[in-house]
Amino acid sequence: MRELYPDGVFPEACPSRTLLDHVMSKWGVLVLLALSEGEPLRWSEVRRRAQGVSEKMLAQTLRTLASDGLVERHARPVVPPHVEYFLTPAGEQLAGHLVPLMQWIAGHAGEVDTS
Amino acid sequence: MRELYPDGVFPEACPSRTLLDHVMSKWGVLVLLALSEGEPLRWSEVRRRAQGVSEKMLAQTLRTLASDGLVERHARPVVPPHVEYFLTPAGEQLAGHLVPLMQWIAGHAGEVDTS
DNA sequence: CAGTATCCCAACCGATACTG
DNA sequence: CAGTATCGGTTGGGATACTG
Repeated sequence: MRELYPDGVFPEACPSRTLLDHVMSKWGVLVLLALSEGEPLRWSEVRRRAQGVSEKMLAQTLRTLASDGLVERHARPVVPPHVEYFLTPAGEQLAGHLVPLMQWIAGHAGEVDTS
Repeated sequence: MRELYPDGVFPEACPSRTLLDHVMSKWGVLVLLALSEGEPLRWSEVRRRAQGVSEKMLAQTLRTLASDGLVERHARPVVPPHVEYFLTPAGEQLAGHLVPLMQWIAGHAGEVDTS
């Protein structure tokens, strides 16, 4: 992993920093995780799974992840509207790394020693 | 990975959410990554590697990660002060998951289609 | 060297109301 | 249903100055 540190880590103002911030953001991880099972989810279903997210932040997060090429939006022009979100191939690759990490965190929370 | 979604993801106000936020925070990931090579690093060295971090945020991040049991601080009582930080076994486990993720992100930044 | 203390601004973000 | 618009407060976080 030395390759990651030429002289620092993720140099400032580098595109990787931006992507890192999007993916690692409070709601970004939860949305990616929610979609990590492969099945497309509707807006309301994503919202239900990312417990606590506001409409505003959900919209913003989905737009950001979509423009990063990780999530895709598909709207069926019916009324009432039916919109689905799912991971792109890139998003699935990312989720492949993200899910084990989240599982570790879920498993180790509460075991912290607050010394 | 179904186990992660009993009815939602990382239920609100759950300890796992807190740990998640600490680990995934802007500077948390960079500090963990900086320490992921195993060798203890001095304050100034951590700061150099997590390019762009302010003294305030570095102190806060290190304290948080330490109280989460992921990072340990060791101060040698000499003058001038010599302090080292390194990952705990738990921190190393976590880094084992984090590093591949960061490598993927570093590798895929810039390939985004900003449609 | 390795921090702490203080000030202060900006952005994040939640709440609410409204719309196609 | 699936959003957008607007407002306002809380807090993240930078700059600077100071200390053991």
